[in-house]
Amino acid sequence: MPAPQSPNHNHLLAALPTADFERLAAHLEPVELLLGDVLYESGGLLQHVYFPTTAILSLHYVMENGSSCEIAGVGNEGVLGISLFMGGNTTTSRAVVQTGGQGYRLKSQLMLQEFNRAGLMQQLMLRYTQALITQMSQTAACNRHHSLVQQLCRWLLLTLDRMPTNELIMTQELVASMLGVRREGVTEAAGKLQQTGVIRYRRGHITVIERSGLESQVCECYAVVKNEFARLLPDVRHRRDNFLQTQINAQREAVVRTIDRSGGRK
Amino acid sequence: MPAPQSPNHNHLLAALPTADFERLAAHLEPVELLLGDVLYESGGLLQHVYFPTTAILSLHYVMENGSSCEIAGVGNEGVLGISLFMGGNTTTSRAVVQTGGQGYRLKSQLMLQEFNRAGLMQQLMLRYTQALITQMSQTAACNRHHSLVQQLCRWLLLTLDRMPTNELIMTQELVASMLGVRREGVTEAAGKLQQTGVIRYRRGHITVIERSGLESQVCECYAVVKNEFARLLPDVRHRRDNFLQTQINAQREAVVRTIDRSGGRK
DNA sequence: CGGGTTATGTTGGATATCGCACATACGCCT
DNA sequence: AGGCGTATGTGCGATATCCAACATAACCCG
Repeated sequence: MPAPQSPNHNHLLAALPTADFERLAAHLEPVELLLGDVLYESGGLLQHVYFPTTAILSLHYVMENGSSCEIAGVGNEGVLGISLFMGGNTTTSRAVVQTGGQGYRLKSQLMLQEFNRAGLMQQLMLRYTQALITQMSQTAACNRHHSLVQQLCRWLLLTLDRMPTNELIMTQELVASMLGVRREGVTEAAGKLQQTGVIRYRRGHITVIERSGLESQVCECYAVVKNEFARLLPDVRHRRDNFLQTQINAQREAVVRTIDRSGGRK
Repeated sequence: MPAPQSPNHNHLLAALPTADFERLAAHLEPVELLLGDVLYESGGLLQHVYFPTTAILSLHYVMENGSSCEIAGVGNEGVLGISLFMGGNTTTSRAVVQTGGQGYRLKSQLMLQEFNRAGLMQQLMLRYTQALITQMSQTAACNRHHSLVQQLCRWLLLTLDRMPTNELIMTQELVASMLGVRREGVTEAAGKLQQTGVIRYRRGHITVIERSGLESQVCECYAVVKNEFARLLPDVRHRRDNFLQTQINAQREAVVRTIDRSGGRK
C-alpha cells in the first residue's frame, strides 16, 4: 500500500484555517479505497464522511429494474456524505469507489460537531453542496438532451480533472453503468473516439491522448459544472498552497523567533 | 385579485416556531405570481426568496440550443432560492411560475440573517435542500430510464400534490418544455391517458379524473421523492396545524386569562 | 357571430438507442 | 506456455423519440 497522501491533497481540508484543521487532524483516518467498494448503500446510515485525496467516488442511483446511473462524482475537490449535515443522515443513492486510491474519513459525529460550529467548515460544506447540486441538475439535463458521445466526453473530462494521470482503470461495462446506457453503446462511442485518435484503450484501461479532442466534442455541460465549481470554491486550491506555506512558515517562524525577536516586519 | 392566503399555507413558514415566525412576519411580502413570470434568470442575483402558498414554481435549465427541462418543482411545501444561503447567491437555473397563484417573498438579506441564526429556520432550509437534491437526482435517473408516459404521470402527480384542485392550467407545449421532450410526444402520451379515462383535457387545461390510473402507471420515482419529503419534513404539515392551533389558543388564552387566572390545568 | 390566433392532431421518414445473441481476443493465473 | 474468464466487437430487428410539415379545431376578441 502506498504511503498516504497528505490530507491537504483534498481541497476542502486544505482550505480549512489552521486552527480548524488541527482540531480535526487527529481524527482524520486515512483509508485505502478499492475500486468497487461500496461506501454507502441506499438508505443506510452514514457512519463517516469521506475526503478523497487520490480516489474518485461516484454517487449512483440504482433503479428497481436494476439499471443505474451516476448522479455525481466526488474527487479530491469534494467530500462524500453531505446528507449528514443536511439533515437526513441517509441518502437515497449508493456511493461506490470509481477509481481506487486514498482518502481520509471522519466519524459522522465529529463532522456534525464541526459543521455546527458555523465556521468556515460549514461555509465550505454549503458551498460545495451548491456546486454538487449544479452537477446533478446538469446531469439531468444532459441525460435528456445530449448524445452518448457528448456525455462520454463530459464524463471523461470530469474524471480526468480528478486524476493525476491520463489513464483510467475502467472497463466499458463500468462506464456504461455510470452513464446509464448499454455497454455496446459505450463500445461504439469509445470506438469513434479511438478512431479519431482522441483516446486509446485496451482491456480495462482508457488513456486520454488528446484532451483537446474531448473538449471540442463535449457538450456545454462540462464547462458549466467546471465554472460553477470555480465560482463557488475559487480559492480553495490556492488556500491549500497557502496552508502548506503556513506550515512551513510556522516552522521557520519558530526558528526565527529564537534568533530574532525584534519584530522586523517581514 | 383574490385575498392573499395565510403565510401558514406554506409548510415551511408554518413550521417555524412562533417566535421566529413573528420576527419575519412583518417582512413577508405577499406577491401574486402569474403563469410564465420569470423569478430568477440563470446567473442573476437573488433579490428575494419565495415561499409559494397557492402558486407552483419550476426550476428550469435552458440549454444553449434552446431546449430545456425542469430540474425540480417548488410548491407550498418548499421555498425558492436555496442557493442564497448555500453560498453562491446565484443559480445556474431559471425559475418560472408554472401555475399562477400567490406566495410570499422575503428580502435576501433578511433571509440570510435568519438563516445565520442557526435556529430551526436553518435546519428546515437544509432539510428542504436535501429533499430537493433527492428530487433532482431522481429526475436525472428518470430522464435516463423511464418512458415518456411514466414521466408524464410522475410530473402530473407531483404537480397535483401541490394543487388544491385537479385541474391544471397548462398547455401540452408547456408540459413538453418541462419534461424536455417534443410537444408531439406529450400529445401522444396525454392521448393515451385520455383514452383510458385517466385524464381529460381541452385547450390549455388538463383535468385528472382518476388519480389511481396515474399511480398505477407511474415509475418508482414519484414514490421515492414523496417518501423522501415525508421522511425529511415529516411533521411540517402537522406543525402548521399546531401553529394555527397555537394562534387560536393564544387568543383563547388571552380571553381565558382575564376570566380565569386560577390555573385549572386543563 | 365571424376571423384569426394558437393549441392540438396526424403523418411519414430519419435517427439513436435498446436488447439479444454470438464471435473474438486479451491477459491474468497456475 | 497454455487455458480460461471476461472485456470487447459486431450484427441484427425492435422500439422510442425526433424532426418537419401540415391539417384541424378550439377559444379569444372585437
